[in-house]
Amino acid sequence: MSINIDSNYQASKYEDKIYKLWEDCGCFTPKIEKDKEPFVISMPPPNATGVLHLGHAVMLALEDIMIRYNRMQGTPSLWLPGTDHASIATQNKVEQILSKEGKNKYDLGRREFLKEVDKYVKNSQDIIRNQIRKMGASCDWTRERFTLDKGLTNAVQEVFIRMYKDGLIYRGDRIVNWCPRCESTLADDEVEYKELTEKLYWLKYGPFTLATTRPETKLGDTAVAVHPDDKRYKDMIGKKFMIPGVLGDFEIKVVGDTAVDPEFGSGAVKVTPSHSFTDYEIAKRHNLPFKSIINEKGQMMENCGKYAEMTTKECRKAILDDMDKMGLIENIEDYTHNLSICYRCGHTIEPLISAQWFIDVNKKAIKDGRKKLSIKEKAISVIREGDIKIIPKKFNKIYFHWMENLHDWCISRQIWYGHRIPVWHCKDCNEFVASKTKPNKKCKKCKGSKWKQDPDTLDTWFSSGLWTFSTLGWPEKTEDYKYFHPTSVMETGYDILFFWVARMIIMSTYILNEIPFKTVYLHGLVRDKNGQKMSKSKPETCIDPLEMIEKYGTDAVRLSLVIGSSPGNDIRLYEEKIAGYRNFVTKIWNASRFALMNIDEESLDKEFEPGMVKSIADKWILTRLQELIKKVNKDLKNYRFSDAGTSIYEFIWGMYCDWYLEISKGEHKNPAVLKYVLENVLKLLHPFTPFVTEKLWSFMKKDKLIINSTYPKVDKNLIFEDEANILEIIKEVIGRIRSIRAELKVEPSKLIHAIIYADKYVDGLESKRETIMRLARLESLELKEKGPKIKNAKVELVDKIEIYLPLKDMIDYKKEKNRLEKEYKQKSDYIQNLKKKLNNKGFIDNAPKDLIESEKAKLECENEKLNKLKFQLKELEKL
RNA sequence: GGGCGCUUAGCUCAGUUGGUUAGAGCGUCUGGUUUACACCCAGAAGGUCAGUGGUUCGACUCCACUAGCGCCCACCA
Repeated sequence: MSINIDSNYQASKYEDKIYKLWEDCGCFTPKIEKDKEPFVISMPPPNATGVLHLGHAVMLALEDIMIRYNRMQGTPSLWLPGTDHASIATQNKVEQILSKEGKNKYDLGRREFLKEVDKYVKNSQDIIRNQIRKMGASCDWTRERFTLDKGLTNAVQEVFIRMYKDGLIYRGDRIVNWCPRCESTLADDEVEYKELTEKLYWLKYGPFTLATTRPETKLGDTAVAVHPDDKRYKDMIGKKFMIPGVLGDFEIKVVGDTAVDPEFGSGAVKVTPSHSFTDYEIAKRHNLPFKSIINEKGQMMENCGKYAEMTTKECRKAILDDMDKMGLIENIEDYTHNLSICYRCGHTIEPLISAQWFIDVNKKAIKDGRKKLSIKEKAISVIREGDIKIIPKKFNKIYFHWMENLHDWCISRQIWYGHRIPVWHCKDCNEFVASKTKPNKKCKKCKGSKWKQDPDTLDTWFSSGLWTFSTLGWPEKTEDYKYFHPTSVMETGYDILFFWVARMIIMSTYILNEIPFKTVYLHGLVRDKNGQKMSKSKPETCIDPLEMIEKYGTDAVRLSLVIGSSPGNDIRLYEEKIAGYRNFVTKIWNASRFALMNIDEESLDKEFEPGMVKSIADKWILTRLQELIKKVNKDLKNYRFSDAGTSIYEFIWGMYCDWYLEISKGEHKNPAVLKYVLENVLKLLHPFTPFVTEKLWSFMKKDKLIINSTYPKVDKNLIFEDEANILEIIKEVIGRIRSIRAELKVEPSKLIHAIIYADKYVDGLESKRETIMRLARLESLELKEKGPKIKNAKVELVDKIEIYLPLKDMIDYKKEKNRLEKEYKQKSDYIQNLKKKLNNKGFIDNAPKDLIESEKAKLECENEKLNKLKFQLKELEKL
């Protein structure tokens, strides 16, 4: 057909238009077809804060591949997008913006502050939506959700109240991780650790000398702990001592506890039950008094005398001065340890005792046959029993370990932004009830009727734990929920396996008695070329996906993130890699351009049928295509996206372009096959590179979009093994001649003579005479079954085929002799190995039959080649 | 301290249940305006598969140990 297509595909020129076309046609929204099992992915909701980063890009690329593949198989496929309110992260972002204007959240008050957050979030969500579109994600926007939506909020309240009524949620005074900057609790796994070199202070402590990094906590000490078997202190266990301190003497008790390491420091530890997790546990075991001295702003409390209102840091300095004056400091040394910090703002964590809401992870609350399981036991069993499969498997162990060691989950946060805890406190007596709305009844205890809602909000992971079902309308029994849950695949980064994936499993199995998804696919972190984490603090290491999309096109960015990466392993990305896949996209573009130029209008409209297959080249490419279709389908079903992509890449570039299209340039054009292969290749590729394939599809004048077409299936009528093999031989022959030409430095423009004794392949080669002559650049070709050995010619062997190139003048005899001898040596070594193998009784007895046969065939073939080499060498000697 | 993983060509990585004369892309070298594509074409060089030992007829692949690198969990004051 006459065609007017640019010679370079300019992605940015088409992508937005194509996306709009898809979105407008409604194909992202699946139809509920009750006789078919749907394919469902809940998109991991990006935080409603910043911008799209490469982690999102990987997630979107992989999930879009799965969704498009399943959709093209006729499966109702739902990909539900949304955003997460990300309480602490978002609140911090807005606080930062306010602080630039010299304001803080208290200046605005809760209500006004939340209005600011909403404004910020709305804007941020718009940005994210557009970025998701830029990646080509074919998700169902009509079902988009936000964790703070009305429906999702209702789900959150419903779950809270049910868990509360089941006694799974309780309120208690417990030691918690407290971030004084965020002024909120954090869950155990929201604490990070940073290695830091500080000081270790050796203090005189009554009858003891002991080492501490936190001298300021001495004000909250109520005991000294030693190892129960430590001879040095054995006699002191159970006794009480008065300890001189900066605020006067105070009493401590000595306890024996195995948590103490006698090797560390002096073997004696001061115990501050209210501000250390270990000490809290020791105090619980020994019934020690608790004395809180640090408040929620990280300041010393009123009971700290002159130190009151100092921050812990200020207090440390002051108290050390005072201790020094009292002669209580014996020694100071450098000490490297891990400091706990907040994962959201990096501030030092202060453990302190506070009244918070917790989920009891050990209460036997789920019926499982006759037994009752705790939520963590249930969450372990669904993986162990294989109800949920994690890819790659290695994460099973990590998951089990984490789950087995899970402590009660602190779910209350002192953050303004989020789901308010649905609990109401009686203003008169502090009694409380769980309710979605303000209770209209009187307090059971004091008959008061004034209620105040709990000021705290819920951990953001509480709501995201419900994501797979809250987004489908639960607790209403909606059609969506009934049809689409459990979802099929949860695809996300391994870094949020605990934060999110584990929580979804807990929530879903408990609330619905149903798994949230059948398969978990975990991708790795995107790193730079040196394997470094890309961080905002080092902008030179950061690659901005949007900038790359602008420069190289979305399809290239997607390929660079998918090909060459495997589940659970980190992905190294660098610009050259993206450029490489851009080159591939251009290659596809040009291959299609060429094919289209050679397909007449009539052929374009005609349906393909096997009768249109003509030459052995046709049969070869069709055979390889069927193999490709088989492999790609298998790989995609097995989540081997990289393998599938690589196979398609190799087929298009290495087979279709380098050989089939090149052969087509001669006398062998077959528009029907050109079209058929192109069509199938575009379909195979579509999940990976949706934009360029859709654009090229449009040139083929189809009535349907490629996104709605059917994914290729193997057609057994189009497999022609014998002919395909002949073409492989022809490729080999051409390759050898080209190789000799290059080696002998025959000018590319010079045509040469060739004599080929092709044995049983003579007819096959004859049928491709024109191709061989053109691609090997021959001016004459003598093709026979057999013939006399030819002297003074360069000889090459392919299978049983002898190729003679009379290039006497160009042969460097010395070099040629070396080359032949080297090859002879190599060949005879190889033959020796084969013989050894075949003479080995163990091999003959144990190896599979077909392997033995193929090794025998190899030996025969190699022997024949060796003989021919011997002849060549002899001929050479004569000259 | 506990656990997990990685180590294959100069670089980035494939190599699915053990059977290939160990592959790709980038880079390098040689040569090219060949009816789409220089974001291209043709050809070439380059690896004792980290080391040692074991299992096996056969090990890049399985096991053990060693070395180097990385990650996760715990958190000892």
